[in-house]
Amino acid sequence: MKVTIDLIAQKVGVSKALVSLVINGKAKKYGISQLTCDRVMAVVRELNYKPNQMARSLRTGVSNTIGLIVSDISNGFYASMARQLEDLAANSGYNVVIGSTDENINKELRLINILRNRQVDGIILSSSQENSEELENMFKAGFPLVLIDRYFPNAGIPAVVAENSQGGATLAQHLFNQGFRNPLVLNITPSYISSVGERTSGFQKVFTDNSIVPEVVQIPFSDIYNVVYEIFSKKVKEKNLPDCVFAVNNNLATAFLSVLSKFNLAVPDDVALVCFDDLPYFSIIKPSITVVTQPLDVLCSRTFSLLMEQISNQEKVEEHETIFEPVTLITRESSIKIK
Amino acid sequence: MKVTIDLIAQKVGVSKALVSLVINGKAKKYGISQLTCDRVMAVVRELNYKPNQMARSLRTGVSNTIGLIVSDISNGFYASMARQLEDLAANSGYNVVIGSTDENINKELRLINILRNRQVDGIILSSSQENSEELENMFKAGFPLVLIDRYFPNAGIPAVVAENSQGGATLAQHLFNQGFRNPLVLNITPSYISSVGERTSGFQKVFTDNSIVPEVVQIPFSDIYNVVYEIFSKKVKEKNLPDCVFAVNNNLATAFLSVLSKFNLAVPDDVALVCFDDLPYFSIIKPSITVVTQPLDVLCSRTFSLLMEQISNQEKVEEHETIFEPVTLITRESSIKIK
DNA sequence: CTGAAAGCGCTTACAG
DNA sequence: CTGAAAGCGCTTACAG
Repeated sequence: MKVTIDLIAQKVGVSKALVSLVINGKAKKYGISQLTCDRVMAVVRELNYKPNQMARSLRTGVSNTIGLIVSDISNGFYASMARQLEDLAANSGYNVVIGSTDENINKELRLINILRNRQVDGIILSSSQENSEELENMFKAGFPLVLIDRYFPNAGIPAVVAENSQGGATLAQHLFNQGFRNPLVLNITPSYISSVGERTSGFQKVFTDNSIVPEVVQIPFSDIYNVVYEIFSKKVKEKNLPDCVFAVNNNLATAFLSVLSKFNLAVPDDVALVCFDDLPYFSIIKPSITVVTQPLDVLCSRTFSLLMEQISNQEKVEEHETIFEPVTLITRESSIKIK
Repeated sequence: MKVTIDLIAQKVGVSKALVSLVINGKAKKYGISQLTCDRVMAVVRELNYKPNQMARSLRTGVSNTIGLIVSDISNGFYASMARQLEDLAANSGYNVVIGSTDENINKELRLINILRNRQVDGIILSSSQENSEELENMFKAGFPLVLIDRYFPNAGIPAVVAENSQGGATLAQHLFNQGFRNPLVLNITPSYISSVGERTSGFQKVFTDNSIVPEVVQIPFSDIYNVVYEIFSKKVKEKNLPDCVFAVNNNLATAFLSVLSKFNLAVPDDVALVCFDDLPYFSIIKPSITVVTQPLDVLCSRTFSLLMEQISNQEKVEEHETIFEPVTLITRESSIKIK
């Protein structure tokens, strides 16, 4: 019933080694006659033979599969990332298996282990680790690994990230220029994550350089809406509203807008808003939302190239510097000061 | 360097069969002494041994991996689906590898082939096929397969979908009750896809039963915004606007809102809007958007159960009826008629 | 209680 | 030009 290379060989009346050679396009190299090739391929087609990749992988030590581990694949940003990486991978004959960590360090470590046991050829990781030790060991031991979106300074692990700090600073400068003086930063927990951490610190620096210390609140990854609600509930009661808000990611901005409408507060009149990363609806709604965007396509293609490099050059594992990709400010209505 | 079962066996001084038994928790069953177990496990931990899943799979014929194939994993609906299925799979010890088809029939067939060659234990598929023949053959040949979101009537392939027709009808009835009489349906191409097809026909029926024939326009999957723009550009010029629009999915609704704002038209005053599937921002914006939602968690858990059933009962492949899950109307501001 | 052997389906030197 | 053999790292009857 099952059609294997043995069956093909038997039907054609040759050895399975020969069949393997023909199937893998090595006929020329081994000087196999065209006639033999044709006879083999005829039967291959007739029986619709497809080599068992598992067996092939076991033998060759290459699975043509890569792993993608992010905090949450249902998050639009990571979903788009997954799609782009999937396409890049497909073009190179790779499949991608995904995993979500929910920013949980142990879940991440477990996922890495599982994927390695499954013999993925490499991993693209948006890490939630605080400490990069385990990852460094992995990388130094020669396992192909590229970090995306989040990196570890001086860890020597190849990483491709946006200029998050610059992005935060750009947004801060924009708000400052507009005349806002009482900013609130909605940051995400855990705060050691490089991307959001740098967005926040880049933002803070611009204001502190102007003698203003922005308030920063930490919002747990898992309960964004409720915590933002609590915060504003308190601020409304105390009549202590900021004049502008920096949401370090999409989810935070969406939650903020939702909370604000609950309190019948308007953007930007009551509180202005800027956000990191664009979303389709940000340009549709009134007011449209000012954002800084990162070039996801560039991030993904750079990342994938770095991974492929490692996979094909198993021998020389080099230290890598982190690659920073520039971001872009898109000024919209949500951050324009009413005169 | 590489730590295999052979190395463990050697270090402990037993056979690799014994190590395998211990590792797979069959020590009791084979009456292996506790002492031996402890000695084995000690070395396993010491060397951080992880069984090579590829080898295990080749031997057992089970990969503990499932495939998920959808039109586009970056689409929020499918991204959420992927996440829920990932979690369900993880709980049962499965990994999921993803693939996007872009509604391309050949891409879908190719992906199925690739995943099967990789020995996935089963596939969850949101199909773009017009004809179910290939899929039926696969399923009847005993390959575990469950359709999600889209099904083929009378194909006998297990499928879990929303009550799309009912959803379209609910939305139509709501609009009719509000007094709208000139509806436009924004449908997606290819139109043979069951989900959007049934949403449209369910919608149409309610109006035609009331002697109104809704206009239906087909929007190609790949170029939603531009085509919607063209359509409304023409309608505005001809002063031939509908009084309400039914967007059969999220992307269409977002594109519609975007186009409308370009023409300075307001919802619902100029044109009302209802949409299939909710999005976080739909409840935030002014006006908020009326939708019908499907219970994605139920869809996913039902689907996953059906797949597991097939995987564990390889022998008896039964015909299956399609499971329809009820939908819910959420009335918001975008469909309320101004008196 | 434990070990030797076969075999999952491939690929790759090696020999002729 | 082609075949026999070894082996990738496991698991599972089978034998003792």
